[in-house]
Amino acid sequence: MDTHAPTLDAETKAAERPGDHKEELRLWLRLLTCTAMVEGLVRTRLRERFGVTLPRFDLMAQLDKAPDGMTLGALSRRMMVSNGNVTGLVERLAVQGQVERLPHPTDRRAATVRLTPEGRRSFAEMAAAHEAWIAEAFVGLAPGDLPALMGGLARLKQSVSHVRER
Amino acid sequence: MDTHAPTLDAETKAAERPGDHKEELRLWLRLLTCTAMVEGLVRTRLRERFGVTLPRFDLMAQLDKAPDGMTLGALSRRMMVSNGNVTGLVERLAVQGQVERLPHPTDRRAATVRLTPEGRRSFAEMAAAHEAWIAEAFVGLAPGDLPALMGGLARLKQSVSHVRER
DNA sequence: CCAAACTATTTTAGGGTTGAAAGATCGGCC
DNA sequence: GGCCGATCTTTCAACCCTAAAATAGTTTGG
Repeated sequence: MDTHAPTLDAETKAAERPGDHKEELRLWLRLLTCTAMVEGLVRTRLRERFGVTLPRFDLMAQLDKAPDGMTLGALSRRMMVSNGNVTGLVERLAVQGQVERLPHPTDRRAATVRLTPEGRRSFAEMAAAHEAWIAEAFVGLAPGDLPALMGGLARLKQSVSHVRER
Repeated sequence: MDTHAPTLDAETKAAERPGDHKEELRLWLRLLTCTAMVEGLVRTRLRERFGVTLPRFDLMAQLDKAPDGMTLGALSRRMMVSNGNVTGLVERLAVQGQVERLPHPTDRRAATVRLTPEGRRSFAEMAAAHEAWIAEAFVGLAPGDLPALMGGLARLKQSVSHVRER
């Protein structure tokens, strides 16, 4: 770009410089920043107002969608965390009486875990507040942003999953 | 809102049902999923190919942008993690010879930390691979997605920051 | 000058998280 | 029946992370 006259248009495509992916990198960093900010907000408020940690809330959110409970392995996969992590989380939540472990009806290796009535009640309360916090955090989006982000992120999710499964 | 005939257009705005913010919630969950997937990919590859953890890579990335080094406090703010966290990360990276701590020239409370030549060299290697991984993960985006996501996330970042600073 | 307020860092206690290895069970196949 | 590979869970060591308290140094207003 020094030897010949540089093109003056503000073309942002990187196709001309193979191996340059600064734009993708910038997008990734921005994605990371947004997630960290929202996550920090939610983590702080969950602790201050409900005395609960974000991972425990996340686990309860999964169980809330499965009234009959689910196995530890299923929890692990849906939360995208390791098996051992789930073991510990369930243990601590069980001590607090928020969840209970039951022997799996047919598979003696597995255990199903589900919310206790108390767990269901307290999750409902937290979930309502959580939804309001997210709405508050997202209130500054432009009108078309929500569907646009949904679409772009759907394609990103798809794209990343193709890489991971190789 | 319920008493008169409902509008039949597929308006997705939630303004009609006050208190309903399911769409924002869905967007947040999708954002979280995308971030977790990419982060997992990067974490795994950094470990497998370079034997380094993601937090250490992140810290080195910050230092790489500051040739003269920066204070622990500045690192903590830019990485959006706690002070104590940075103390430990720097300690471990220093043991490996990737970073070095120097007394701050004017403020005896503070310490500046910077990459060693070895740290700079190994970061450069990792950063090149990292950029390629991100490009690979983002390759399935549609043509207009990149700028659209950049814009939407910029507004989201702005929006969240207004909430947090209250 | 100096005390109070503030800033930079470390320490501590309590979780959260991973990857790998080990134990237990299941299921199919011979 | 009995073996073998796959699956479910736990355990373990090492690391990451936070919030809060403690330590040390700086700044500011009187």
